[in-house]
Amino acid sequence: MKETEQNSWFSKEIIAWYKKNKRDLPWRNQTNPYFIWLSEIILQQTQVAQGLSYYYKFITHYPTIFDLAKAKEDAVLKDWQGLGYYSRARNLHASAKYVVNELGGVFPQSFEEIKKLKGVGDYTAAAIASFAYNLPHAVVDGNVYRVLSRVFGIETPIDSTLGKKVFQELATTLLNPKLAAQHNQAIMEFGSQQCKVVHPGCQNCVLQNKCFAFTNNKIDLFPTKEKKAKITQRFFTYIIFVDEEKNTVIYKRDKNDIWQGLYEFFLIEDKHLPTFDELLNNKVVKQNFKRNTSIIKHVVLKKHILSHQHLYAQFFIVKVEKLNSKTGLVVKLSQLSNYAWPRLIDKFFDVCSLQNIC
DNA sequence: AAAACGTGGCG
DNA sequence: TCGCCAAGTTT
Repeated sequence: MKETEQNSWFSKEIIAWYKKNKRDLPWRNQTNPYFIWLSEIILQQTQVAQGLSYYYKFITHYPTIFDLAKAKEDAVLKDWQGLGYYSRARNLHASAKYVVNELGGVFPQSFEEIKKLKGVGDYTAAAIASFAYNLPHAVVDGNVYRVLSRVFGIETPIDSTLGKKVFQELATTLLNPKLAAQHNQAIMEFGSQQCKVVHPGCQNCVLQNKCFAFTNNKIDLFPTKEKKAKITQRFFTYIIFVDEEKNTVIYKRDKNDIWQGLYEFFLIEDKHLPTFDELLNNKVVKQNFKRNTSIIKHVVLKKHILSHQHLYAQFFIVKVEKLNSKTGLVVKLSQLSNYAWPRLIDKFFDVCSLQNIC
């Protein structure tokens, strides 16, 4: 009984706050599961401001799940270019095909069935189930971790197995099952707009008196984490071979590595960035051009930062009589913009217009 | 089950 | 410049 009372004050407060303060976002105020799914995938580890234009692009290019299922994976990746975590795009596309081909185009309607979609985990399944069908599944995302850890003073690390369990259980207890959609939207919006990571609005917060972190002056101590990412350094030397016809060779990344599914140029990875002379002694390079090959241009990019890697990259543009295209794809320089590139290479395009210099 | 997967913004 | 973080999932 006591627990029920506690649940209801929490849910009531945040829903009331939500009604007054919610942002008008395009995936809200509608219950099309396809649109909701799309928005949730885009917003994984991604802020609204960064994902918004991609959402508009996708609902325009792929107005229905059938359109997405019909598309080529390369086209989907091209549309995803720049947003990062590209497995999201590949899984989104694969799942669209699965829904259309295996489920007759009917979007799954239970938490368990929704979670069978690739790229949909506990959070996303709960979000879709509640937003589209008002099913009573509590969402736990970064916002929820922050709000709950602060309000209830929970020190369990949010990146631990125990933490995930503890917060999921608390979130489920707090959920008002009859207002699942509104409650879930409310707690996340409250986390992102009021109970912010830095400079939270504690002064005018409706939960001020009941918030453990605020009343104990420990706002900055919640939530807690135990792990920190390990960073590896990598050195990429790209060689852009260009023939007389202004063709070059590109390669699709398919290994179990970063940027899977995106394209790149001929890559030499080493423990450092070699000079061009050092490069000429490289066995792989020797097969591809002669000693008298001249550099058209050499570009060194500044450090490119990924979540677990620091990339140092340089590009050599060289003219060759004949392209070695055994494992790659020969394309016109003018067609490069049709392919999906990692941000790193897109930055190279920003500083170097290949068409103009070759 | 720990580690990897992108990118951009902010202090 | 650097570290942290963002509507997480996968292996």
